[in-house]
Amino acid sequence: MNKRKLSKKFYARPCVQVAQDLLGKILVFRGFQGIITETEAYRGSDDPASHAFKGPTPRSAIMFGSPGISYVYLIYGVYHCLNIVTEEEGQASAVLIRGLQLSDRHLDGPGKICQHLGISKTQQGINLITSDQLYVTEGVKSVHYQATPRVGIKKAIDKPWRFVMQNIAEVIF
DNA sequence: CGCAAGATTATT
DNA sequence: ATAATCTTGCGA
Repeated sequence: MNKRKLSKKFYARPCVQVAQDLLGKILVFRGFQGIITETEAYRGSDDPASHAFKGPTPRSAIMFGSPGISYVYLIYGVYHCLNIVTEEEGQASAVLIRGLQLSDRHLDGPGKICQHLGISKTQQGINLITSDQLYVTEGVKSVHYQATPRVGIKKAIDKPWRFVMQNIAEVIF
């Protein structure tokens, strides 16, 4: 298994592409390690569901920044969600990590992932290309996935930018 | 400054 | 279906 961290080039591509390619990759955080099984893409320019749609704000500014940086936000005052910034600097976009297959359990949902791994605003702005605390490495080679509309949003529900890995069972051995 | 909405989840 | 819970962003 390759331990090399994914490069800046990997993240500096269209968010929909990165979201798809992130499936089957290994997310590492402080000793936790799991296969990414579900993602969603959010694009600033033409995606009303994105935090960055109306231009940069104190919260969304990070989505306009350098790719490969973590973006963590608190949703409903209750749960944290982990995103990775994508595309070139100036083009707002990010990928939400929604599913993670650990060695002993499957974490289904962005809130559960952050809750279980202990990710909060403290992990905001981490550079996944250089950090030894939080990063992503190569993982499963042949990934089958399905595209569906994103969940939990009321705008742009027509965009099929949620991606779910289908062949998890074949791979968790 | 006030207030409504929100990329969720567990519970009823 | 709804509560929990609080930050953010917009309008006044």
